[in-house]
Amino acid sequence: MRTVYEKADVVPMIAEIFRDLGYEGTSLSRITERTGLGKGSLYHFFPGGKEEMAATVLAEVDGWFERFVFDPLRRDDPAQGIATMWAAVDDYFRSGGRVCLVGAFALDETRDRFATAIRGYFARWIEALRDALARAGRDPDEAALDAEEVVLGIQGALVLARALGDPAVFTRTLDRLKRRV
Amino acid sequence: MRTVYEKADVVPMIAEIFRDLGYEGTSLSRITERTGLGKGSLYHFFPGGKEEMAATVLAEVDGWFERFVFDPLRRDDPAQGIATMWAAVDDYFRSGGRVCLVGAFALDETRDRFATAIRGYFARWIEALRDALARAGRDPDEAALDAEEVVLGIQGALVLARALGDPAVFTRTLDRLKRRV
DNA sequence: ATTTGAGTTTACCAAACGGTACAGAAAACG
DNA sequence: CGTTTTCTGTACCGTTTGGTAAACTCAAAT
Repeated sequence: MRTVYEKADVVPMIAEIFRDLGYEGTSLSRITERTGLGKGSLYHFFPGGKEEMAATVLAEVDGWFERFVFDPLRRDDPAQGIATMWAAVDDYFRSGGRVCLVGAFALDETRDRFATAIRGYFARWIEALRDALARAGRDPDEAALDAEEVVLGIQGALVLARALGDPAVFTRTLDRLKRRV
Repeated sequence: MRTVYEKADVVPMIAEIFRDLGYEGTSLSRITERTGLGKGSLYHFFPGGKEEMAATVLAEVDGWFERFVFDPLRRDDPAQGIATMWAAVDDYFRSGGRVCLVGAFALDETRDRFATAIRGYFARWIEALRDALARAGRDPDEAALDAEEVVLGIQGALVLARALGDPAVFTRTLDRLKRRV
């Protein structure tokens, strides 16, 4: 039997594996068994191997947030952009049942490999939110601190929710941050 | 040449490696080269191999926090216990230059292996802080939420500080949390 | 009908993985 | 002193790692 895939279908599958297992924990054999693609296909799509797979996945996550979070924050009117962000974030992280790939990569030495992508993701998020808050009338200095607090709070909530095995920590934190800004 | 170590000396070294590289990223050869201990010595101290090394390290971290953070929170008068916590946390995480081993383990599949240790660490921290806040006169429900916010804020700050390569995020967050409780 | 080329399968490779076995060196202890 | 216990160095084991090579399949374009 022969099944044919397209790259667009396979990237989200690989993303989920990296999210679950981390960069080092993700082996080609794990990818093979969970996607059904043999090494040949994998290396056809990603000639650069594992590192290119991770970079592609990172770029896709970044693209998703750029489209559904950062851009609305920049383009829409502040209140609506921020409302869009809350919904998108809650949806993306499955209300605390899913972890942040970028955050996970940031913690171990994987960070060095993808430093600029990781830094860019968080920097653009904070910046977009900070500007939206400022446009909504918040004092600029306060807006910067609040934006940082929100992004960091989301990451912390994901860590804690996962550690305690209790996704409610995430939704509770999202509500609290929502009320605060 | 022959150099002799004691287990007590070697655990912190291994802890630092796990912190840097994560569980999967830490290989025996890396441990060997960074500690100077051969496999023979390693398996003499930790017959259970890599998993026992990680478990031991996790227990040591837990013990440190139990001693210098959780216990003061429980025994000292609330205000002083909390003050001790801020100092210990800032010190332990090198003002944002170091990452939380337990938090890092919580994110990937390593969590499953050490689930109870990881959950216990965070649960006891939150509980001790919550009770201290309650004893200080804070409304019990508020105290519970604040305790959660503090622990999660610290974890998020570590993630963000590392992601941005900017430890100041951590100290700034610590100050903000300090002011809030 | 033939060519083409993206996508797949299978078999391989050297290196590194976690782990084991064991002989010997150094302390500890009688 | 001699013996026992603790610790270390080295060689080895089977398995898995990331990666390569090349033969193959099959739909679409010519």
